[in-house]
Amino acid sequence: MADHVDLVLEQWRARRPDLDPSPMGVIGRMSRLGALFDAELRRNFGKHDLDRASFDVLATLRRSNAEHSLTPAGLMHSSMVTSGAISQRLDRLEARGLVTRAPSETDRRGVLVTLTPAGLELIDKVLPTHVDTEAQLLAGLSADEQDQLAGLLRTLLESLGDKRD
Amino acid sequence: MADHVDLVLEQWRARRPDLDPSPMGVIGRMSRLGALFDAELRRNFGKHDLDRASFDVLATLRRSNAEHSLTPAGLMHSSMVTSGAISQRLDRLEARGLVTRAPSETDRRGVLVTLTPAGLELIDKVLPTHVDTEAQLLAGLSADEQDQLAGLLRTLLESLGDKRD
DNA sequence: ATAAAGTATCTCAGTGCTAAGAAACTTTCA
DNA sequence: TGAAAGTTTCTTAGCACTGAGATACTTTAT
Repeated sequence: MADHVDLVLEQWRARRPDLDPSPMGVIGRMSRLGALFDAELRRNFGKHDLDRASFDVLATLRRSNAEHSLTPAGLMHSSMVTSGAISQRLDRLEARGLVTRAPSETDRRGVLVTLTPAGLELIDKVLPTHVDTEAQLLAGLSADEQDQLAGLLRTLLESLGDKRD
Repeated sequence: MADHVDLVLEQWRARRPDLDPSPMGVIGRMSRLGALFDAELRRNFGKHDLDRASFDVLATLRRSNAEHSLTPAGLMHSSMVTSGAISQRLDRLEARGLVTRAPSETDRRGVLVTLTPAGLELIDKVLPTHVDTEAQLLAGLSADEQDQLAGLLRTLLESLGDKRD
């Protein structure tokens, strides 16, 4: 049993036997899986006239609270992209009538982004197909293995300072 | 013990109790780790006047064979980007004198990309710092846990059809 | 031998991101 | 209170990628 990364590791051991390439066994595989996941998830988004960025915003609003609203800063933290990227994502979503921007009532610098009925309808339609696609992508692992994997990834995230907020 | 994704999962269970969000526990964490890894690796590349794309090409050539040469198609398969991206990466690397492009001797459509001495020197200088950075990023897991993680990721890659070539 | 299909590489317009910085507002603290 | 520091959002230039398609060559099939 060997995947592409096993070949890469072998090559490194042959060319640079002085280096221990084993970290690549983890990070290289995660990067490769990330690309494969992304391609498959994008295929599903495309069916619904969405892209990863728009889905990300709509889904974050959908789960955030009963009003489906959040500030751009909140969206930014959740998405791990810059404030400029969020501004542009919101421009696109607003133009499509999927979210609204309203001035914050407590901070005059602030903005409150809210899902419109059309935005809510769209994300609620796409969500089940999205979770389903993800489940398919993980189907090569048993439920136990998936839990194990999630646990290791959580440990790693915590060690890197990933917090609940 | 809880990371950001645990919060996300809780939110989904509250807003959409009809969906089983557990696949997100794996895929969401991988995506988040990918972003964190990327940022840290980029920081290291930056110290050596490199970016991820250039490092990727130079490293692939470095490990491929004793001549440090490969076709654009070979680089493309290894990198999981389109042919257009490879062309542009090679343009940049060629302009910096780190690789050369020569016509293939067996196929007149083909091109052979080779590391120049300057390219070899640069990648050999950066490589140890790169592996070191990766090792640091994984330091939150024991050696055993890292092996376990690599194994689960390999199983997943194989289930998705990732091959040795 | 020739046509059709396939492969290798490149070009380029469009896209979404980052980084830097501007503008408006709020908080801190001397 | 007033100045400085911090926060929130937006703007924009520059960058690397994708997707579509062009070009040139090779392989396959008739």
